[in-house]
Amino acid sequence: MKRLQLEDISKQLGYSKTLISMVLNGKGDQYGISKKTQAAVLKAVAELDYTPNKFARALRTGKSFFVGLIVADISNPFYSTIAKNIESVLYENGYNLMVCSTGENEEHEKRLVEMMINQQGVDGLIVASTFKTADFYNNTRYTNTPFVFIDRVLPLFNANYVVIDNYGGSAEIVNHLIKQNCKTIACFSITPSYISTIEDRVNGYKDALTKNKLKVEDSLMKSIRFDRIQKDVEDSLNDLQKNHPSLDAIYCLNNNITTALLIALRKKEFEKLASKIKIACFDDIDMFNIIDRKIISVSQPVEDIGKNSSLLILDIINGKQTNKSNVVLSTSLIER
Amino acid sequence: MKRLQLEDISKQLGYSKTLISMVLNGKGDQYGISKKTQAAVLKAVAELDYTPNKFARALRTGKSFFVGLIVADISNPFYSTIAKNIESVLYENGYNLMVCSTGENEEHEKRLVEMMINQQGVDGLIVASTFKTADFYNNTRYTNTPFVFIDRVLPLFNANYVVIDNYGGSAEIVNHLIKQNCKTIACFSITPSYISTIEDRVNGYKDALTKNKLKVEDSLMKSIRFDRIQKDVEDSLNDLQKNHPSLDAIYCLNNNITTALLIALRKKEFEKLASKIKIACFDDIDMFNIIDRKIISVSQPVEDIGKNSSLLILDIINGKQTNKSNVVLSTSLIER
DNA sequence: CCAAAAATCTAAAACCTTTTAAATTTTACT
DNA sequence: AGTAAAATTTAAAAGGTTTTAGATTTTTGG
Repeated sequence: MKRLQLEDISKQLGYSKTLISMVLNGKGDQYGISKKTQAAVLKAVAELDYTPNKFARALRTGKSFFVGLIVADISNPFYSTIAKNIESVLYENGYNLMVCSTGENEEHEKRLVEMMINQQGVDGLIVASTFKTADFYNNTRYTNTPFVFIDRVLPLFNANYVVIDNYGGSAEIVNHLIKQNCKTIACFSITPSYISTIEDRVNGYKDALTKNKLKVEDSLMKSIRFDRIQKDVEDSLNDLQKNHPSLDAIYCLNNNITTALLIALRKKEFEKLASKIKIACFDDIDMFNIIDRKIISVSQPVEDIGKNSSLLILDIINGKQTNKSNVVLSTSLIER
Repeated sequence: MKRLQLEDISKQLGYSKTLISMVLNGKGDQYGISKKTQAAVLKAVAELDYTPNKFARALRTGKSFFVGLIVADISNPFYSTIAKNIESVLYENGYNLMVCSTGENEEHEKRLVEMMINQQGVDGLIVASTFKTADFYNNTRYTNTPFVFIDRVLPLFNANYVVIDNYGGSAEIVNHLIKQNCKTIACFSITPSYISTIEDRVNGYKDALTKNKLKVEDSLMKSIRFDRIQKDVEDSLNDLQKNHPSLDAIYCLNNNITTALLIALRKKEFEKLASKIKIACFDDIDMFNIIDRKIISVSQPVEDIGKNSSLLILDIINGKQTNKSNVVLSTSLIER
């Protein structure tokens, strides 16, 4: 069955393609098409179930009604929840979402950005960048493509951001631990740690200690390699057990580390340690409601990242937002 | 900066647009373009960093190089893992993925299918359908759009499927429970239960009992409403505690129910019950490795659903697969 | 060196919209 | 009724590729 096109409607109705196109694009009044004609056109189009060819339209207008989303890993619940919320906002506004994962690989991110803009012609791009610096985005020739960066901030790069208050949330949870009488609080961070979210959380931890007159000790700060999480966590525990008998809390900067920590603490060798420490985690996951151990956590407004960033990119695409916008969303502490 | 187009390359090189287009599409040999010329064209194009306008190409060829994926909820790890794997296969093959969620809403699914085909011009569609029957897909006018259905089977509908052996996996885990000397095994199912995956799991449960000469008792089969999981699980537990003192295992048909069950079992009122039953779950999630209780589970080859379905849809799109294909992936039992 | 065959290459049409510039019809006024 | 102005409507161009049908150039063989 051949697809209906403007010409078919035109013949059927006796109006020109031009007129029909105008009415369909809501420009009937603007071009002075009489109300009666407009109604007739809309009725016929609805009856015949005609929809304009997307490619012809995009070719002519240069607009694809697609927004790209680039994240490290779309199977990560954090990002897939963001994706879901972005998608639903876009859909309500007649746009569609195209998602790609970089696998935390800079080269891959580059290729994806170029591919999306060049070959797919997205109208805008939402990115949780893996880059350490903004060089690529500074030098890109796609300066007229709307960009919104989420989750991670690129240092010294003036752009549109929708991020979480990692520093504040981190400081808050550490403060809470201190109020609960914790004095020796270890911090399990992740390597590579140049990603802004991690940096900010580390700083929140340090500053909270300092403000509460506790010393920041390097030997309490453990860096866990992202591809050796379990091993590094256990090594760190061994070290802490030996050198910090007064240890009373471990603060993990993400949920993967926390998971590994929980697994490790079930081993016999850490039995004693396990019973005397509190565990805190930046990021709240469902599992914390099920396990026996009480985990203190910081919950991130994940949905809001999606909603805010998609609304922002639409505004930019439609020229409603011209200067750079910085949205910082607050976290909330979950005591258990 | 204006985008380069075929004409610019043509002028620059002194070859016609036709020739350049042919070479770029790998049809140089087919049309008898000399090797030397082909090399020159490719070199120039690479240097000038030209990429064809996607919309013009799509308009002319009718191919968008987009595949649509429709699932109930993209923020569900099960689906987002599938999405990730689909995406990476597609990307390797020059295609892109467009994802949408239906929220388990049939009307929404209809609209999304029509939108993707009609307005977005996807070349193929992968769907985990929410529909109870295949009526919509039987009557759709998009019969020439390649479709692959994943995860859920529509009854009596001859189509391309990539699904999991829900029946077999379910029977296997129940068999295992029986071998472990369980005699009174409750089954927590989910409502609405017309979704094929659930039906199949229920049947696997029943048949395993029967084959092992155990009676299938309705009072042991509890239906949990998907929007009241926690309450229904607890009500069911109360009922079982009262009427089935010999209860020694509970088999949950998905991980949400298991999670609710674990939460419930922490309550005082179920303390005794908790200590004497084994728990089994269809679907293996990370959490099971962390909690103290040993959960027996069936692990689904989630990645393979994504890989298989995307390879299949590419084959169909490219005419390499003409008759309907049914892929049934095996599960594996995880004893703990 | 010439005609025919083979090897290369290209002009123009087609894909289907949207938009510009202009044509046609209607209304208003003398 | 006749003209100017206003209200509607439309023809044609533009957007950038791929493909068809045909043109041009080169090679081959006598």
